[in-house]
Amino acid sequence: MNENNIENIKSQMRRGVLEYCILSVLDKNDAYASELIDQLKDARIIVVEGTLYPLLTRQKNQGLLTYRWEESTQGPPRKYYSLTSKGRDLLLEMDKAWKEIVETLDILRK
Amino acid sequence: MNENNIENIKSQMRRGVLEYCILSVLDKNDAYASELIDQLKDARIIVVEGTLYPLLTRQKNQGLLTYRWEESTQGPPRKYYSLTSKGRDLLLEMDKAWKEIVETLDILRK
DNA sequence: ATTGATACCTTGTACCGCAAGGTACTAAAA
DNA sequence: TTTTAGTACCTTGCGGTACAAGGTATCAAT
Repeated sequence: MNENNIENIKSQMRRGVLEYCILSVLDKNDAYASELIDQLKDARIIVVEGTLYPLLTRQKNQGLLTYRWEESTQGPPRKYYSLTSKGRDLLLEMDKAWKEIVETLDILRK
Repeated sequence: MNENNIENIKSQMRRGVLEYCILSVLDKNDAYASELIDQLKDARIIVVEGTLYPLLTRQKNQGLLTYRWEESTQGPPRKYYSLTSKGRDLLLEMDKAWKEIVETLDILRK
C-alpha cells in the first residue's frame, strides 16, 4: 500500500518529463516506437504502447517530429521518428524549464 | 504559440512534482491553503485553488496530512495543514524518487 | 497452414488540473 | 444597518492524458 503509493508518486514525476525524455532520446538517435520504449526502460522510465503512440502522434502534429518508414529483416516495417529543427529548439527550451524546476526543488527542500 | 507550448511543458513538469512541493513546504511550517499558494508562487510553482483544495483533501485522506482550525483576526477561520509522520516518511521516499529522476535526466541529456 | 515474434494502432476508463462559480465570515464604509 | 471589500473555504464541469486491454498486419520458421 505504501509501496503502491510511492510507485504512484514516481510515475507521476516521470509523467511530467515524459515528452522531455522522448525528445532527448530522439536527439541522440532516430528510433521507432518499440525501440524508444526499450531505451526509456533502460533509463528506468516506464512507458507503454498505449501511452507512447498517441504521444508521438501529438508531437508529430506539433511539428516537433517527423518519421520515415524503413523495412525490417525480421517483421513489419518500422516507423523511425526523428527530431525536426522545431523539436530541437523546443528541447533547448525544455532544458531551461527543467533546470529551473530542479533549482526550485533544491531550494524548497533545503 | 511556441510560447504557449513551452508554458504547457513547464506546467506539465511542475504538475509531476506538485505533491512533492506541497509536502516540502509543509515540512518547513504548517500552513493554510491560501498561504501555501503564495509560498509556492514565490518558488515559481503556480497552483490555483481548484487544484489545491482537492489535492489537500486527497493527501489528508491518505493520512499524509492533518489539519486544525485556527481563528483569524481578519476573516474566516483558517484550516492549517501539517505533516503526519506518514507524510514525513513519504517525503523522504519522494526525495529518493526525485533524485533518481534528476540523475536519469542528467544521463539522458548528457 | 499455423504459430511466434515483431510492430503498428485504437478504444474505454479513470484520474486530475484548471477555470469558473458559489458560500461564509469579518470589518469598515455608506 | 445594509452594503461593500477582503479573506478563506469548497464544488462543478470540461478537457487532456496515461494506461490496460484488445485489435491488425507483416515476416519467418515450423
